[in-house]
Amino acid sequence: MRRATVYDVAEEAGVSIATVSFAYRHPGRVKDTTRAKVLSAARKLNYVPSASARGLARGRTGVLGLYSFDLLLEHPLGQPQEFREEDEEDEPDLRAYPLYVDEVQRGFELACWHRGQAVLLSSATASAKGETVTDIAGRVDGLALFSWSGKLSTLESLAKTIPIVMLSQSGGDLPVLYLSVDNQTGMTEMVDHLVEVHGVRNMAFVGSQEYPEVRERFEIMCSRLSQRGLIAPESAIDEGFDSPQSFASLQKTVAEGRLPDALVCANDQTALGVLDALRELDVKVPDDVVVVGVDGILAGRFASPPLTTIQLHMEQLGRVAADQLAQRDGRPWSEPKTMTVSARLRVRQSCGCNPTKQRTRSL
Amino acid sequence: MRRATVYDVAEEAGVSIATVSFAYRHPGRVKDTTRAKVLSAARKLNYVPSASARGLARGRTGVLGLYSFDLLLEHPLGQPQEFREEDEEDEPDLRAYPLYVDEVQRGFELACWHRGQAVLLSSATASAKGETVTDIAGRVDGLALFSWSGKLSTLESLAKTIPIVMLSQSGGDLPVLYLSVDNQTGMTEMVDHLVEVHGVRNMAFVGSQEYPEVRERFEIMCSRLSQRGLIAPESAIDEGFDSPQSFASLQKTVAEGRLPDALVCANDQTALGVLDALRELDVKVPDDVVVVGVDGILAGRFASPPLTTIQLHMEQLGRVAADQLAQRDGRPWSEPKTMTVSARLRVRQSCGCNPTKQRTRSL
DNA sequence: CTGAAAGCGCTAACAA
DNA sequence: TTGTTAGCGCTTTCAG
Repeated sequence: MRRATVYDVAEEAGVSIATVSFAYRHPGRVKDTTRAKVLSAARKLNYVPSASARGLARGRTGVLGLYSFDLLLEHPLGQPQEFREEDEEDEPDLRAYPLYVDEVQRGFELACWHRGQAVLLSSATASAKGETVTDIAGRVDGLALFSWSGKLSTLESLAKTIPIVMLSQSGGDLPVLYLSVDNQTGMTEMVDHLVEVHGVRNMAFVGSQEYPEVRERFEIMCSRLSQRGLIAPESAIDEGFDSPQSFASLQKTVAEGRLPDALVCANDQTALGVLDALRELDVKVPDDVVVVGVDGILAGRFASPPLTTIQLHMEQLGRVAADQLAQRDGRPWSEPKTMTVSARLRVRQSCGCNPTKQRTRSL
Repeated sequence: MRRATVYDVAEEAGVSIATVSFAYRHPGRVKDTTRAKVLSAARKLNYVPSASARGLARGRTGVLGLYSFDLLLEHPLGQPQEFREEDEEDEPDLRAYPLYVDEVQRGFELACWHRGQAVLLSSATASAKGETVTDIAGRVDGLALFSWSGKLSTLESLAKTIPIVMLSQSGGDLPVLYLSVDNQTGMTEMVDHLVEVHGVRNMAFVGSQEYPEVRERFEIMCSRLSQRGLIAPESAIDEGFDSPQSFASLQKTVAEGRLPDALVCANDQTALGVLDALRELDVKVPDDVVVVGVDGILAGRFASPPLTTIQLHMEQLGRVAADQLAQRDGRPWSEPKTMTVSARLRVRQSCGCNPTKQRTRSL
């Protein structure tokens, strides 16, 4: 049976299609009895209004979009469709989920739902790298993007069509909202804490320099160090520590006895990798060397030792993105705009602190 | 500046609108040079095809939807728009996120993304309880629903319009796919484990009987107990343990010295509540009483003691839902269908077992 | 308060 | 290989 349309409902109710539409969209402008007739006809025919048609007529979809990259997609998916029976012992990997992207997404969703708005989620896939973004852009009134690795021209086009938020991107000159985290405050607090509380003098930075965000953190660290009259490292240890073999240079450093006082990692995932590597090399954290991260992902909290980190308020980031997009109501920004979300030091034990923990609950 | 349309692109490229459409949708049926002309015109005009128009013309949106209830929405949202500075000590609440819903959602997303399909997320809100579901149904080619508390008639209408998956609902007679977890196997394994390994004779069940899924688990437990020649409890302890005051009856039980050997909880969240309550009453787990749950949420893994549970493969659930919906390609099911996803016992320490844990990594 | 009618931007026969 | 054209289902002036 064909899906019921306004025409069917109008006929069943004995009114015009305009009245059917009004009954839903402008209830005040229709007599109550008429409205009742319409609604009852609709129910009888299982009428479900087509959002496509409405969107077309109104020039607005009422949906906000969030576009991710596929980092998170590839790894945990494993064998895509098939179900792999897990060992009893093999707990799901905290390092795969939830990550900071998931928290941003959650904030985005919460903000939209609170407004009664739907969220469209999409993701670049390894095959169609960034191709699908235009497709999703055509479906929404506003779009938030995680780090963009596709063509700049694609982005430019989109930015002229709908409002775009670039997440975790500290700035640029496209007419979009660059929404990032306050690396400045966070990294500064971290350096100060390590220097003042733990007497760190010799601070190294670990992180893949490929990402602008990572480079920014490194630079902030160096400049704060200089400000305090300490020597900043010439360069970062350029490793992401996402693969087991990436700890070669660290191994070398240890072997040569040039381990610094502290290893500041560009993010928690890197820090966890470093923690693993150090354990294998029999280096004690925090006794032999201090290790800290940035992000505040869950896995860091349960690492051993629990990871001192800069807690980014990712959920807040997602929420702001959604709220800002909603405000634009489909109108693209006409010039670059920048906003920042706070980040604060969260002291746990990998820096040498020993926060007292009294558990009053089982968690 | 108005958004560019097929007409604009066609004019710019000196072709007809059909050719523009073909250039995108049926690249093979257009001469390469023509296609190039079209694409270049499109780029020049920042053309972003309207999904509304396409959806209308095709009678299909290409999007799959997932509709949640607002349980997860209300609590963690707190003061909606405002940002509340958290105490240093105040870590995000593991009991609020991630929960099993989040894992299902993740599976749903992964399956869709893998197929290059977008996902539309929406949620009932306290104000518009289940009203919005029809709206979202009009936007998608298939919809998965978490436990439905709205009007049955609404659901019936939807089920005649698009394919619907009911998640965690063990069966019914609507023409939808009821997709649930294999409670039978899981609960049976649990009962057997407690009886055989821990010598439990006197087993109680805790959980709010309001939910069908919970009642089902209780019944399975009872019948397995009977099968084994043990006495099944007459009734469950009908508490959700989501509010602090809900432990009154448990308190009474303890006071009267009628604590059973084991408290089997309808889900992990309840179990965590029970753990808290017992701690307050100074009852030791697992020494004085065994406590187990169902779900396998993250919080249970980090509870103290770590919670023995039935691990539901929620991600798998979401994945199957998405795959099944995609297969239907917009055609509703014509009769009820049922599928089940596996669930297995995950032994940790709250049952009295003491799984050896050797950490080779920091996590 | 209700109806007639003109699009909204795109797809897919069908023709050429 | 490309163009013409008739919808897809809904919203929204503008008349009545």
